[in-house]
Amino acid sequence: MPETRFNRLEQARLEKAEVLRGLGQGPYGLRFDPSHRHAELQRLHADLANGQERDEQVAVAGRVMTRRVMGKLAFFTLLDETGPIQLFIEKATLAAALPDQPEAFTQLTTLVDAGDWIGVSGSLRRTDRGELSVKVSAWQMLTKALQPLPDKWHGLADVEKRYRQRYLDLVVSPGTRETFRRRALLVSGIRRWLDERQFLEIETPVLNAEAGGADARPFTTHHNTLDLPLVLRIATELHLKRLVVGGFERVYELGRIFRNEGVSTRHNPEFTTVEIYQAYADYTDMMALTEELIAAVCQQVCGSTAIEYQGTAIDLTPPWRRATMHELVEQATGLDFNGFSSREQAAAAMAAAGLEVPESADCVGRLLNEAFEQRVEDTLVQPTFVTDYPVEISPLARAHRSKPGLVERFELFIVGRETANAFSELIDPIDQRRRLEAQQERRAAGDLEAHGVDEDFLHALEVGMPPTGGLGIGIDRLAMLLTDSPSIRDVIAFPLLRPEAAPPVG
RNA sequence: GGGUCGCUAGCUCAGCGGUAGAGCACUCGGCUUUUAACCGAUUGGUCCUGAGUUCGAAUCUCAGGCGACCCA
Repeated sequence: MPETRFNRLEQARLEKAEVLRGLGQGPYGLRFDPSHRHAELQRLHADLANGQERDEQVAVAGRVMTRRVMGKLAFFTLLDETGPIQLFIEKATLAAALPDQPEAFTQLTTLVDAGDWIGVSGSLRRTDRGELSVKVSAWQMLTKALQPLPDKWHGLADVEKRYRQRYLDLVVSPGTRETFRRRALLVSGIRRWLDERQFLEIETPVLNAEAGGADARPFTTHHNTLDLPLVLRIATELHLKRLVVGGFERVYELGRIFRNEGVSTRHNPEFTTVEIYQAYADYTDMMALTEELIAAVCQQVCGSTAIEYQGTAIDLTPPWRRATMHELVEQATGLDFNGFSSREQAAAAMAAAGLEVPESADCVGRLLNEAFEQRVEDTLVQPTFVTDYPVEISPLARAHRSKPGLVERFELFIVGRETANAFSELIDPIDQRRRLEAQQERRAAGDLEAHGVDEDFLHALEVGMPPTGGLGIGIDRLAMLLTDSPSIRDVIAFPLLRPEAAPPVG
């Protein structure tokens, strides 16, 4: 390995690592038993007055974030998962505690850099300035870092670097740590809420012969031994419904799905959803479930159901607004889509109202959806259930019990973003076959997002699926909302980015 | 896919046609109550890549790379 691989900063750290090795101090420790973390120490010793000491031995470990050495006294801050703890490092204290290591103070202050992991033990002291500190009487190197930390004051401002080197972002950005902590609480909160209500989480395949359950282009891959082309799932819907056919009355799956589509502040090619199916329920039941579930986890994660997102107050306290797609479009555009009997009529009215009329919207229902996306979607800032969708864009939803041409479906919008989607599930195998065949025709005509016909799924419906309510929630978008993050990349630890440099040829 | 902006030291940034700069970090010296510690000294560069214009390019032009934001 050529020496030139390391720059002078890394080289200096390597030299320190060698000195530490010679002293029997790692530089890569085996184990350490911290007695407390930052949060516990702060809680347990909140009563310790400024300038006072408490003769209780503690051991803490973490990454050295800052160093302030002044002659025979030094202050380090050590960061553990819960926060920073100050180390009060006194030459005299170390010398008294370690009579056989007269150089301990010098070694600690010259061989330990910002970025290193160390473990220390000592007693407690709150400094004159009020900072709870561990008065160090022994220390050990746990890991020598070869890379310097980013600027301690400005942190990592380069967004690209924050995404590519998330580990560094996490080290220096408390807000990033908090975001992923909240995301974890969100995910575990959803699971707990569902588990408490007797929903079973059952895992379904990621690799499938056919993509189904959503309008999206899949990633394609290949199984070598079976010589089989496969696609990654774009939804978990069709398998979860098979489980309902099999007799599981309440099932869900919280997991990753994959859509081979663009990347934006709201889209990542792999993202996380939870799909929930409840037998004997319909879409109104799923609306109630959605409200309760999201309000509950919001309360757990944020401590309130009234939150702020990018400067806008959002109130997730149930009940939420409910409105039909037709009503909302009429309010926004003045166009009553109930009155249109042909695509031409609707298209002309839309054009007259200044809306775009894309070629691909080949029926009244799709035009209605266009009008909704163009004029309504962005305006739905407070949580809103948009109900009663056109059948043409809802191939897996049950026909509405009283409104011809519509289905029993809702989508939940919050801050203008689709956050959940739910139906009274279509359980009639004959109707379902007709719908999927219509999709198949669209696909044959070039619509790469149209569904295919999944014969086994149809067979399952023929075996008989009870009336069922189904719901899908986008976890990433919910995480954005609950962490006040403007981009989906902020709530995905390692978002997809192009490789920094072109891969080597060959 | 289109537009705008960005890419300079480990980090944060300035420089915008005439010797490559600052703060922090690093290294060395000093310092027992700091918390962006302080004081002094030193060190550190593929100015994203390539081509062009020019006596001279980090700077201007073109092409490319990566990213951010907006639009579709």
